[in-house]
Amino acid sequence: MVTIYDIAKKANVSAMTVSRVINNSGKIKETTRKKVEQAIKDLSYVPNSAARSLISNQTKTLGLLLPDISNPFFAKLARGAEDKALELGYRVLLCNTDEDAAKEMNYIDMVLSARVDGVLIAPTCDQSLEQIDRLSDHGIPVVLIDRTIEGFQGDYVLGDSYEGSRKLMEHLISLGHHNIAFINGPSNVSTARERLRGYLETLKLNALPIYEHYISEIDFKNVQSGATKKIIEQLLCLEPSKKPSAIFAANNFIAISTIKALKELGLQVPDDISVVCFDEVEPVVYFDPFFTVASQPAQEFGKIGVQFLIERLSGGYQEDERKVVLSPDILIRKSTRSL
Amino acid sequence: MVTIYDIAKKANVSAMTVSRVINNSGKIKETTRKKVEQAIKDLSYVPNSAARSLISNQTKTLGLLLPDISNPFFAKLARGAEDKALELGYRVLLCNTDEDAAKEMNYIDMVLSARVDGVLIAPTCDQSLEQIDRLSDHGIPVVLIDRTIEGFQGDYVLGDSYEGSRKLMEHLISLGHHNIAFINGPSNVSTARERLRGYLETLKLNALPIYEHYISEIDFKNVQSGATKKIIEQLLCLEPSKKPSAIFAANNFIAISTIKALKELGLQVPDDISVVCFDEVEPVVYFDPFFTVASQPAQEFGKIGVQFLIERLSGGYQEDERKVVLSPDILIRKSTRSL
DNA sequence: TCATTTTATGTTACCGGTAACATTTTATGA
DNA sequence: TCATAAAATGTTACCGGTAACATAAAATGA
Repeated sequence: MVTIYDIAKKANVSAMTVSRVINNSGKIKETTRKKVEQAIKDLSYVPNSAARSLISNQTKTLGLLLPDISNPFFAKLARGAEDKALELGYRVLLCNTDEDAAKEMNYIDMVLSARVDGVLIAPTCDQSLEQIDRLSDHGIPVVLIDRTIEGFQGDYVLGDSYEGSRKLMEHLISLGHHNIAFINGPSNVSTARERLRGYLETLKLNALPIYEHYISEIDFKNVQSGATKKIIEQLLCLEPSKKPSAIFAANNFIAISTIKALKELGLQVPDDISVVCFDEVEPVVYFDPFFTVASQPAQEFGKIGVQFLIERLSGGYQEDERKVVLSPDILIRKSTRSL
Repeated sequence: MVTIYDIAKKANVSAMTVSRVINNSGKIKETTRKKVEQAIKDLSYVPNSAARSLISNQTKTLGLLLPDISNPFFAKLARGAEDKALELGYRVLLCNTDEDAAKEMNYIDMVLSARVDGVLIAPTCDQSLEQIDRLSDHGIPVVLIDRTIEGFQGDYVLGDSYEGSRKLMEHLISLGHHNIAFINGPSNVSTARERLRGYLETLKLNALPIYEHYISEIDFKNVQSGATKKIIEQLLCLEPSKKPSAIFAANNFIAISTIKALKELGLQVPDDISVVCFDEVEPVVYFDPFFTVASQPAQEFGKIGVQFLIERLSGGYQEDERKVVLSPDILIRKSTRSL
């Protein structure tokens, strides 16, 4: 591999002069600069980031930890993050945690070892705090995206799950639905708690009863293995007057598996049952907007997250924590109908 | 930041001994190992990859260059790649080229500077060869995914675009469609050429005429800006007997914009016109399989690609180039109908 | 018991850059 | 013309690890 010394030799100058040319620092005679630049071109030299990192103590690299890049919501988020990182001269290391705390822990080790300058993370659960603290202990700034954690100190960018939940519920109630089941994500994730809060509060505000058996929890892996069907079956077993006329799915993946299960059980959406959820179901939405959703600006999460992160790590922002909570858009489409 | 010297001092040994404990190399007395491990834990030391890279001349990092992570096809591919990389102890740097040769070039500089051990790339076009050669010149192995390039020397993993195209066309023809329009991607991408070849050949084999005005090209950016509509409008302007009864969209994004345009023009799929395409339209397919597609194993592309790449860079495989061409699955669903 | 292995640990130099300081060259002005 | 400032370039040491070699400590055996 070509080093700065090879260039120096070829251009008949010292390595330091080459370094100055590359970094445009110090005073360099025009003829020398030309010579050096020619040598760089001739030998197609590219500086070694590792060597630079060792001195500068920064890698110009960010860690991006999210559950699963093949979930369009997180893919959009990642895209926003990568775009902003590129714009600001940073690289992105991609990590899929699969909502798995153990995987997450290993990735934290990895990014620590990689000496990333900062970490953008959608934590798997509240227990992630311990791992995040390890990052902070090492002086690595962390920005949370999509989810927060109780006791976390620092910036975050999330959607307003409570508000979205409130509005989706109000929409269903306004359509005449009183028996609304709620299939939530794991309650050790902040979004799930907030969505539940919105669900319960809206029922209360509308003087509607809360049925415990309407509320269920399902995690990422069980959604993937099709366990949603069991939950739906149980809901459909209820006595006719208690049978839900609508289902509030806490996210797009749950919604998809819900629709699939309903279909397998011979039920049509929205004719037999209405369904709402969080997050767009991309890219269908572009040609056949079907789901009534609380749409979140995923790409913005990523962009703002990286912006905050880099402001922190470059010392450009030292003030209080910035907690950004973006409102979701409620998009009423074809998965809900009036009773 | 805690270094190996801090550990050495704390444990009252030399830095070398600490290094040996960490890497499990050489002979270490059990009591010494314990002491060192305790110190590592106490100071929560994590080795600095940059320093290691400098000596070992490897970064355990791969570059992943693809058009756009928010395209579910590439997201799946990325997921497969990242999974395999993790399994084999490698990290992944994510790069979105947006089918833009200039962006691609900058990323090549970036991965060169980052001294990645290898690069997995879905090149933007045939002209990418020059950039890829720069990587090879620096001794960095490259594996192509999804697309190949004329004159490229090395491994690749792609789908069989020709075969998929042949089968989609045969399907349409078997349904009685003779007037089939083809909206292709840019012809400087190998997949587009192969799909066109399949299109033309199938018509020929079935003794059907080839109409030049049935064939059009559209690039990524124009698809996003909605330019598909103009193409569709022109197709619908043709005299009744020449009006296409089916459209072959070269990829899922083109298919989506096609359906959208058709809808805006008041046409129903498949009642008024049939549509087929390459690649699944995720995640709709899980609950409402609509598109008749040539489905490609994107995740496998990523996995095999990384596997090949790491075999190359670790010197485990030195034989001839491996050209893997995976057959697509033809899945007949609801976007096509018999005439 | 003491030379000889074997085992355990330490020293030095280097990977490829750059900060800090040193030195040489050129320009400036009295 | 020559002291002096300014400009251009060079030297040295270090960032945090580890390979290669050196040495000390413990184990072995005749």
